[in-house]
Amino acid sequence: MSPVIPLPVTPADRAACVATEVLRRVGEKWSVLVLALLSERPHGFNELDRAIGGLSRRILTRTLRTLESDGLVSRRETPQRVEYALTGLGRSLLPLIIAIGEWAVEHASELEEARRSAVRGRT
Amino acid sequence: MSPVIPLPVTPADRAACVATEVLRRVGEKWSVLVLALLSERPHGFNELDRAIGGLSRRILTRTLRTLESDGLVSRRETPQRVEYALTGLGRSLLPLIIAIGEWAVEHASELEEARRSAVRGRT
DNA sequence: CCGCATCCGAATGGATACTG
DNA sequence: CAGTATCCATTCGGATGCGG
Repeated sequence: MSPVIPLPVTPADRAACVATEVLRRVGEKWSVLVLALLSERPHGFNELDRAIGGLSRRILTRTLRTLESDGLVSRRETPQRVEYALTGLGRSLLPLIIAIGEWAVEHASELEEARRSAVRGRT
Repeated sequence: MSPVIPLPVTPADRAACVATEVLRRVGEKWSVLVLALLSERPHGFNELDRAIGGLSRRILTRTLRTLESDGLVSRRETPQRVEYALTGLGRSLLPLIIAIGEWAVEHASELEEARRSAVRGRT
């Protein structure tokens, strides 16, 4: 729900700003991991909790609520559990995120080198 | 520089976590816009400042420093100005970000509708 | 099993003023 | 021109404990 960027400079820049909105949301710490898990199959709440491990239930709740309100994840309440699943929208976004993950893996060495020279300090 | 996520669950999930690292960085509020501007042509500092407008120079500086230390942007100091430009790495990432922007534009109505039903409150 | 309430520390985003 | 320094507000990530 960030106010986001106020500047439609050129068409390309406008697209960039829109991208930022999405990036900032799925960039929340656990969003992508949850999306990845749900892309395999629907999960219950505690099931996700266990699969991830190392985050408090509060955070998981918030993450799921956010994803749900963005329409990327659906929440279905059944008598014995609550089932979370990817929506069609979420499923359509995932490949783009995976692509970024693959890009990162592919360029891992360059990224790391850049970071190292940065740490050495710019002269 | 976030500590990021500690869990390589499955290969796909690992890719997801790596993606998160990238998303969190380019998800910083002005990163994508700066990248978009630099993709057109190199810019000087104040040139970027004017092109964007509405952000303090401090923020612009931080944004550029971060992008530089990630190897996405280069910084070249000349007698009369400092020139920022996209690196090859940055240029290779940009299309993936643009793709996300296009996805967002394409699904804008669905996104908005999801948000509206979320605001109405879940029953 | 699936949350919500409270409280906290850290990171982000930003305004303003000053500097080589 | 290209920043730095200081200071402040907000948001994010999280620990812990209670509740239907």
